[in-house]
Amino acid sequence: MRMLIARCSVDYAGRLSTHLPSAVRLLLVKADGSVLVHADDGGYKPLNWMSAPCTLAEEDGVWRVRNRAGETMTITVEEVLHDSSHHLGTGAALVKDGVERQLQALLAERCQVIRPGLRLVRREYRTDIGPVDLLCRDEAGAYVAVEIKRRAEIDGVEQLTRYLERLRPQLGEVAGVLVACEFRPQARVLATDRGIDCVQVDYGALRGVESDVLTLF
Amino acid sequence: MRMLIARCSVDYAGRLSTHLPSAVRLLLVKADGSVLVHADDGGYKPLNWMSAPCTLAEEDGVWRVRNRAGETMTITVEEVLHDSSHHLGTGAALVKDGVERQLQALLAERCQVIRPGLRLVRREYRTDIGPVDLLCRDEAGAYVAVEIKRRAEIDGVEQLTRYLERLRPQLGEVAGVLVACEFRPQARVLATDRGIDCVQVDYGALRGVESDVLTLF
DNA sequence: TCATTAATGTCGAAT
DNA sequence: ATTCGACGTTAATGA
Repeated sequence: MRMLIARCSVDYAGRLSTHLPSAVRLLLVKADGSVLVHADDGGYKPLNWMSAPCTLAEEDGVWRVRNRAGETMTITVEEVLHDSSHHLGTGAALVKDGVERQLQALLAERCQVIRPGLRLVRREYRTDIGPVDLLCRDEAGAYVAVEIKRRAEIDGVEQLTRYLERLRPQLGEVAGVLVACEFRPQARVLATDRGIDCVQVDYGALRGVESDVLTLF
Repeated sequence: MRMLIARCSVDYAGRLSTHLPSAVRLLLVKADGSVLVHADDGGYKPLNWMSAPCTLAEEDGVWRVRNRAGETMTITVEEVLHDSSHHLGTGAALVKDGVERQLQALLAERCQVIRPGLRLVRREYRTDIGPVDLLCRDEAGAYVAVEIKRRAEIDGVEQLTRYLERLRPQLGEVAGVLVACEFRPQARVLATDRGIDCVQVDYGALRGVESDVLTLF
């Protein structure tokens, strides 16, 4: 990891073109070759960057960074205020918990939470445009397609709508249920408009009721 | 801008929970208070971060970073290998060229590029669910709604479909055209399925033909 | 403040 | 290598 504090300007040419006027910035060169140009504010996104794999050629204070796609970032270094390198090594990876996948697994095991009497037919039920999260049947035997999101937005409604379009010719009448921890207003409106049921669930509670549900059902 | 190279572990609790095992990492504290934890590889995204506005409390080698939403990042610093601070000041902003907005401006002036004989009725034509990029009329006087994307994905097709649904009761028959520099296969398939025309354009060429088109038409 | 939409989105998994 | 969908998406913009 090389860290520079330097007065520099940056030009990027690739998917679009950008110009960053000269100012004092932080330049980071990571061990994998990636280069980041950071300002002293503005969140975690650099002003400019090039991700690995890429090549860096340094000549007369001009850094030319290029990737395989032919995108280039040119850094013109005018003044170096700090320059140091440190060996970091490779540490263990980040461990995450609580993503949509887990929500799907929890609901697959306990689809009664979505609607009483619901039974799972298949998780990740295939259609020609992608898998439906859960395909279930209700007490009367009618099919119910379930789309699961952490946050239900308009996209989720569209996605489920497309699945229903594909499933109905094959399976006959299929009801749609959108399940999420959080609903955007427009998503709820559009879903209701299309006869899709919205069910809000709580992730923490869902994990908590595990034992209860398994005892009850 | 404060830069630390330190052996540390990080725990984040917010929209999800993460744990980053102890290793040597780069810690950045920006002037606006945001904190970034970077590894020596892995693109521009930090392993963990907290964006401004947030507060940082440092005590006995434990950093507690918290934002308004109540999300927390706890950094346990075990060993400091480098610690320096630098004043960067505020430089001029990044200037971009080639984003969707500019594409829209170019196509508004030269909608013959989309389809010969097309005339612009209005840019950003309002509907109750948002503005259509371009509303045009063809040689026969029929309406054509144009949605512009740098990259056409399935979302763009859905977006244009919703606009057409709203426009048709008001304007009568309206054709749909999706214009983009790049098309994802699924977007093309879905668009075709719905009778929406796909037109690919080149941003560079579009700027280049400026004089030609203005002379010809 | 909330909701919507673009992004050099990035990232990972499946094909 | 491409395509697809999730993301602590982030970030900007308009109501």
